[in-house]
Amino acid sequence: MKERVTVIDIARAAGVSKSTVSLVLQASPLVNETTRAKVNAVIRELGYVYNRGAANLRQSNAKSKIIGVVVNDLTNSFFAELAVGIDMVVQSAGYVQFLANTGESLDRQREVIASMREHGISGLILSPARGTDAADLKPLVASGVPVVNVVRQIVGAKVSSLISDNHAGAHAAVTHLAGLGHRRIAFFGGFPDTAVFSERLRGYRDALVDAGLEVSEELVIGSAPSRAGGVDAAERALSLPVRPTAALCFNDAVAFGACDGLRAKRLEPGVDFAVVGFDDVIEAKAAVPALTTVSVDPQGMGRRAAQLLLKQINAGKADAEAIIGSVRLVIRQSCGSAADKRERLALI
Amino acid sequence: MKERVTVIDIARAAGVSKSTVSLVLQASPLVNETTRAKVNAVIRELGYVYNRGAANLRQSNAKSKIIGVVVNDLTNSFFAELAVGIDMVVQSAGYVQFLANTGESLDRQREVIASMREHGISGLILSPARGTDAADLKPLVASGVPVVNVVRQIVGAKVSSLISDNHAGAHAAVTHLAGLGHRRIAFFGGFPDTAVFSERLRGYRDALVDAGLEVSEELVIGSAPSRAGGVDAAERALSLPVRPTAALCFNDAVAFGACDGLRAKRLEPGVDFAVVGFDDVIEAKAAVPALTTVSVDPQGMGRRAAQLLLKQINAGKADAEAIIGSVRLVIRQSCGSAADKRERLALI
DNA sequence: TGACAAAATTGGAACGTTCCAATTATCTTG
DNA sequence: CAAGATAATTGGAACGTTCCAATTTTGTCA
Repeated sequence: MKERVTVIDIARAAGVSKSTVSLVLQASPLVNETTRAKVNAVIRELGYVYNRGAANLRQSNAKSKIIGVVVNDLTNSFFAELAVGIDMVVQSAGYVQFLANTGESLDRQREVIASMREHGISGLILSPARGTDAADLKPLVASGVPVVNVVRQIVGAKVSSLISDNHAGAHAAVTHLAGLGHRRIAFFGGFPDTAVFSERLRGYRDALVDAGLEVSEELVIGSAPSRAGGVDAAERALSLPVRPTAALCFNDAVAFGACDGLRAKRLEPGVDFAVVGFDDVIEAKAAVPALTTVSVDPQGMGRRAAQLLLKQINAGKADAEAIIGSVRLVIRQSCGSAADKRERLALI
Repeated sequence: MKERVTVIDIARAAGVSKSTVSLVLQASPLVNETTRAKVNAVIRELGYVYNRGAANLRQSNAKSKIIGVVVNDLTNSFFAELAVGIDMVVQSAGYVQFLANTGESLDRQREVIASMREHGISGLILSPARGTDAADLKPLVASGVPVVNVVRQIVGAKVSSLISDNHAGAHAAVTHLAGLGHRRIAFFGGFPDTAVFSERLRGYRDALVDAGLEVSEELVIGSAPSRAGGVDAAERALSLPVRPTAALCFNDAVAFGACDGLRAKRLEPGVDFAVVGFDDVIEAKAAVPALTTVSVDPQGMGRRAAQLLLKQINAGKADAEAIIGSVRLVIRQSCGSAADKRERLALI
């Protein structure tokens, strides 16, 4: 119903030409201070709203200042924090974030990416849904839009990626557990058809071998990568003929669930059973017992991904760059650390 | 670097006019089936990407098919789920979501809303940052953009709102606890300067009065509305001269933290101390003990908010509508329900 | 088959901005 | 103060689409 206020209206009211108004809008040094002040005053007075659509229709080269972010499960706080990290750097670079959730649906992912393309995003950060194929990104990269792939590897895609070092993280965690004297160490949770799962599992197995421990298939207990899945995995582990005494969990959600499951069977996590998570979500530190976990710092990862993307946007050229995010084991209470053990022994 | 493919290129290649191509794009019934097929084939062949910017420059009336969603803390899974709920209905209506996080910063909120305005959103769903004033929304609503305010009330703003019935929820929870025989019931967590806090607190107090219990200031233990805050509140509560035996928590995150804090002091939530949450986030059901909580169904709330917004967008007119979302107490294990009590007595 | 209706197609103007080349105003300086 | 240099401003074209009115094609029926 309201008439749109345009640069022309501003120009008329300020007694200048639309070109001058345009220059003021882009903070050009070409315009006289007095004029700039007057124009800005009128802009405020008339309640002018800049029309980015029209603007980047004209400047087909410099794109739209929108960054697309597509994640596969916003409900998982890992991704929420990732998004927050991205948002931080993207915002301060004057871009705006376009966040969509696919919920692991490939169809939804296709729709969402297509829609973002229509809106002329200047770059995309994607945490792909399970089963995403390199071909799904083909048209996007072909049209020269920089893409940064995070969290899950997409084989064969010619885009930059930022994947955390899942193998090293799992290896470090299991080595630590072995060092604490555990002999039967389980792996809890995760869907077997993702690259993340197989890399963490590979790290787990390699560490067992390196520590001279037996690798047993029955100790690999898959489940949904959620809290409920963790409860389930713990229950199944405890009903095994020979129980494990420790577990590396696919992620922190599974680890929390595992703690719940242990308690349901009257076992205290960190005392009767060692639990190690993966991700280091924000609650890991505050939980009781505080969760020992492989820290991938989701916010930091988001920030790095965003920086990588911005670098590519500014460079103009998009040579794919594969970064392996380093990872570190944060030792807290849930694994019954050496220090804790000594303490408990002293109490006897 | 890549040349953009436009309707004109399509028209030329298909041997029709650009107008016809445009009609095909909008699935108009005016165009002959044969022509439509040919044009569609060429579109696919040339890898054409629709330029929404140009499109809604022309059709200044029918807006841009973007819905803006602004939340104050994406890290809180309540809001992540809210966003997922919104996304569901928004997507299926052919809109695309534009999600931004303010992290409780008013400046960030202003920036984000301004940016969305420039991009020509056709509607906004806002969970306002603390301290948001009605004036902050003034220009937006003045320009005729429908706004739905969720979760937190903004006094004086002439926009539709969808707020859950915090008073009734808190009242029901406390009444339930009183019915289980608790006499000293605490209130854990939350910042005192939000409307949500004061409404839940009011519900808590009214229920105490209705149950003939004493209202004591020392039992209201504020803290950050996070898991860490819950740990903190529980610790403080347990160091009181006369301990409470139950607590209504500001939200589920606080409730989980409270459980952690209780365990740290060797008290078992649901057995030695009753804990009730608020929100019913997805993990509440899976936790051990399963959390008794006031369900506000964040996804459902998101869906309702989105429907309300779409209704307003379609109607064209924006008469503000205030909806109070109903709420129900979901009784699980963390409050040591009557059923559980009987069971435990039978075991003796 | 001629005449009229219905269906399908079309060229040009318009949306709000930026860019370019051109113009006008202002400043310097011998 | 003339004249060249610099600073500031400007009109018009262009971006890719949709809408409108007009035109062409096809179909119908006496």
